Amino acid sequence: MGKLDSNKKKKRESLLNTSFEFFTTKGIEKTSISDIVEKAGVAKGTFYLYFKDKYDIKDRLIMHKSSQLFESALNALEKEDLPAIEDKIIFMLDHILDELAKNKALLAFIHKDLSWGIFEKAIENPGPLFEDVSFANVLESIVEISDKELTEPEIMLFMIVELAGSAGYSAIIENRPCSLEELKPYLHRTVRDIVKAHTLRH
Amino acid sequence: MGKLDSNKKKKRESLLNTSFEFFTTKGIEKTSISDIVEKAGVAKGTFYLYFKDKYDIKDRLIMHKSSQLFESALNALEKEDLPAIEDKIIFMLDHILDELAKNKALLAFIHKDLSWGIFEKAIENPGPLFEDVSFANVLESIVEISDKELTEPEIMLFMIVELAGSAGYSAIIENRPCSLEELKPYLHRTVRDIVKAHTLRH
Amino acid sequence: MGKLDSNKKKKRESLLNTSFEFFTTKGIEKTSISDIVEKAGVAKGTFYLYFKDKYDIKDRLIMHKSSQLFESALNALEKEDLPAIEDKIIFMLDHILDELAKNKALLAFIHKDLSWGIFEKAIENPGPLFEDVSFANVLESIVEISDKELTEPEIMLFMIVELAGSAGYSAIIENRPCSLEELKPYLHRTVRDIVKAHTLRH
Amino acid sequence: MGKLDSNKKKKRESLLNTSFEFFTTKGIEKTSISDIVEKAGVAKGTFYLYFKDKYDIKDRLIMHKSSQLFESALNALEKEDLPAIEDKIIFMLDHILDELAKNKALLAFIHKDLSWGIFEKAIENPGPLFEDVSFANVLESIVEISDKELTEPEIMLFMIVELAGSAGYSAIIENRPCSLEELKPYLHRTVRDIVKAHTLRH
DNA sequence: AATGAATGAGCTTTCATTCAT
DNA sequence: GATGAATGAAAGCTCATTCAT
Repeated sequence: MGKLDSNKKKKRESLLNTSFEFFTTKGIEKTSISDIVEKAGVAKGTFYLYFKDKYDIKDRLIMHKSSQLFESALNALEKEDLPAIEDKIIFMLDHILDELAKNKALLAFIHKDLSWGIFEKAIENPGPLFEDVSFANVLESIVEISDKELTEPEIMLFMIVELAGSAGYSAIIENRPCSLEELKPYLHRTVRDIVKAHTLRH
Repeated sequence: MGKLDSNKKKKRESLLNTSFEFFTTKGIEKTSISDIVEKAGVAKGTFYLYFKDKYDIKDRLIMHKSSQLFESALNALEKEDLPAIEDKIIFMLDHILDELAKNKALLAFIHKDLSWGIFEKAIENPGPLFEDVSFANVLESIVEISDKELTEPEIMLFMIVELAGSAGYSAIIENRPCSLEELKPYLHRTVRDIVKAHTLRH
Repeated sequence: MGKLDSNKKKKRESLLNTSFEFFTTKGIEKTSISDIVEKAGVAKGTFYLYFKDKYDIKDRLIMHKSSQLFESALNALEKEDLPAIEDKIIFMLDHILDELAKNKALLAFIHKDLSWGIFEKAIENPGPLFEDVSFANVLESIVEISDKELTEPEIMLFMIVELAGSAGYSAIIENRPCSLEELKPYLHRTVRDIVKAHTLRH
Repeated sequence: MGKLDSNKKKKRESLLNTSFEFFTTKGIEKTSISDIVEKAGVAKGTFYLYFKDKYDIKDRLIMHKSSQLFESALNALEKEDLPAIEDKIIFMLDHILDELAKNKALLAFIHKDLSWGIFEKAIENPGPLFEDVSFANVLESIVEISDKELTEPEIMLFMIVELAGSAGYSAIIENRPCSLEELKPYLHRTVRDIVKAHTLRH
């Protein structure tokens, strides 16, 4: 890689990092391009060499950060020895929620878009926008690791993701109706119920 | 009520209605005070006599519209003869989701704030901001109508609200991962499981 | 007229005058809204209360200045005793060209649009954009003052306007191929020929 | 010519052609250097190796395209057998106007500068700016082909060019006050009158 | 109480030009 | 000669907010 290329990558990353910082602290609407480029130490025009607009950078960040979360959870799962699918899911769930509890700004940022939609969008629309994302793999992996035959595994996962995302957000950000740790047992129980409802008798 | 007072109320309501129309069609960020006052037929300065800013009006609208949904569902429930608490909740759930499916703009508008948080905020913070809201009553009513003794009814309701709000939004707005009607059976099953998990043995 | 109304009119006129000054000295493309408002002594937003954009103000100025020229020529004509239509037209022609020779900046400004098109546009499109323009009257007057029956008076006037506008511009602004005074006899001769060609035998 | 030189010429011509295409479709002001170099397939910096700026390229294009028109008309004239100067001029006039009617974008582009000025500029200022232009020849040719002795042939041609250019533009582009074909007889008649007025008695 | 003209900071975006490679 | 990433001034325009009437 030439000096120029590495410089380009540095600029791009500087813009991404700076944007993320502002988006998670001030919010996207209140963050201006001026804010970003000033802090990133590049000229205004440079921003437009790399990104279409604020929302372009937002989309890329959300995809990037979300896929990181799932991949990290999958990686951690591999080191565990959990045979049952419900235990695997609960492990990943806890892993992701713990990550988010440690990084509330990230949670606030991705929450509105961290839902089932993001899976499907990423699967339907692979390509330049989501070049660094392997959601398709993530979904596939989850189905693959199952030790049981499942009916409608997609709807099952969908419900778990929506419940956990939404309830987790409230617990972590607002401590409502209780802390994350107090909530977990109830979440786990519900996840088990959902998986059970989708398991075929053998 | 004098003629003047009624005139004032008219102006206020005109501003609220016009704002709601713009918020649900253009979105809050893209709606300007100018848009609102022009359509509402009042002067710009007048806006500031009634509301602090755009977000003030937004908060009032969300509370108002949400409480309407729950009250309407409770009213409908009274006409039914459903003894079991889980059937009552499922009835209300369907009633609200059906309403939202008929009014997607409303769903898009309240979605991000229609969660457990809104209940608690309304309960903790009665007073001028939410003068027309009776969420406290709504919550109380739901607990009261139970035919069983429940452990942690708040957490139970919380999980149902988060799951249904989040999953319902995806199904209604994006048809993901399936239509609302296709999703309902799975939601119902999960609601029953959640209620069961919170029911004390007799 | 209230103090406020008179203030509004003053602002509007200040913007028109300042724009005209910049347009005729720097050209339209090189004149920015910032230039205009700064010199006019109003805030940037104020510009947009009165005009849509730079080109809105340009159109109004061209119509206004052009109609002034024709009206002034017609007024001067009334004080003369010229029976023949060709003499009347030549008188107006000279009057307008002399005005423009005295005000080259004005000529440079209106030249590209001072052609037959402006007559027709003004006639077809009366109303708010051209509220202060009476081109319809001007055209009517020219036809009315004829002492002869004319075939295709519109085409006749069209050719005179195009020839005189185009040739006059070159002579006045660039002194090419000769001075205006040297050109006049040739123009007059051609105008007479054109009128003759459009006169029916009696 | 070496391979390198030919490569240079190719780049230059690619820039000229691309500019012309954009100028005639988007207009000069709305065409950016970026547009040009991107379509022409050269780097931005390269533009400045060949041309000073946008307006440099514009001037060259107008001269080039205008002289092409006149040369093509002269060539066509040579194949005709028209003894009288007025017939020759009318033939050329129609030839040029027909060309422009077929290529309105070209007309719109050169119109504002296609006037007497261009002749004189080209004659006064031969050299690098107009290296490919032979306007001096064109003018000379027109005078030479006359079968009569003319007074002030320059002013005569000047008036014809200005009238035809201005009136033709309006007829072709705006169909005002009539179509080109309807206008032609009147133009012809006026050209004959102008030539007659400049013809010495024999 | 109600108005709406005026403000001006601030926004996004463009683009001619430079210069290290 | 050729490149194209980087620049940053400057453009057009919006809009929440104020305040004299």
